[in-house]
Amino acid sequence: MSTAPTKARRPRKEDRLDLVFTALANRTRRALLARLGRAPAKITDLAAPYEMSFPAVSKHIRVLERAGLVNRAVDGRVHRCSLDTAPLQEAERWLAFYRVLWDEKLEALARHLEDGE
Amino acid sequence: MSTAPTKARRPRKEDRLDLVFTALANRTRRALLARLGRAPAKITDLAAPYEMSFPAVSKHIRVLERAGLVNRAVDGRVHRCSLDTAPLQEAERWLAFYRVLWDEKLEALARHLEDGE
DNA sequence: TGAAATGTAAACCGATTGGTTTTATATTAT
DNA sequence: ATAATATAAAACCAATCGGTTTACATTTCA
Repeated sequence: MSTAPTKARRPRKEDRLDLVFTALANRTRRALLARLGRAPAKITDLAAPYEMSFPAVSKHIRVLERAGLVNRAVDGRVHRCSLDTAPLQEAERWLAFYRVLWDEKLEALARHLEDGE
Repeated sequence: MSTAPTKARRPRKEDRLDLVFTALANRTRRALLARLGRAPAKITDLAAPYEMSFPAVSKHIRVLERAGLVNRAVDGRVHRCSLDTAPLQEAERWLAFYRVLWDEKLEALARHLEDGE
């Protein structure tokens, strides 16, 4: 064998959560998702409403792509982006699972405090 | 009037979402939340399981605090941290709202494509 | 009166983020 | 062939992140 294998590793669930929450942690990117929720769009159109430079928006889209939230279909010179909600579901499940769990804990605690002690 | 008023501005909803998603975008911080979900804890105990330095964990907790996810009660020299799930609900609502909306859109699109055209 | 415990603050570091401008590269239209 | 279009890539920048170490301030305990 020659040099380093550079195994194309699929990120673990934890890492994907990092990527998804990171992607969501920016207002511009959330707005891009909202825009893509209405319909797929090419990058020029996505960038048009913003005051920031085109490359800036292009980079935001790459962040969304890395998180698996956006797919890109290249057709000639135009790149058409579309939304993928699957990673959102994953994040949503994480949030819902823990939030509910914790809320139950907190309610139990509150009840316990009410009951005399 | 004297100098700059330094209005103590409550962050807009959008900004708070930034803070919450940013706070969630790190595995250590998610683990800290999980730990606090079991019971409130002082910072020493929170930091104990980690290999990283104490100040590092202390900083993570500050990030959680800034996002409103953790409250701190100082009693003498010990700082007792507890979980606040309210900002999580906000993030969860954001996710659920858009994800459902988008999924409906995508389903409608799929149906449309199936119907002949 | 110390010394130990519990934390923050500050200074530093390399990597990443979010932006810029400039340059390069295909692809399409004239 | 040339020009316009759609995009990436690269080089740069200041700010933030995630971590370190060292130093400091308080509070408790012996």
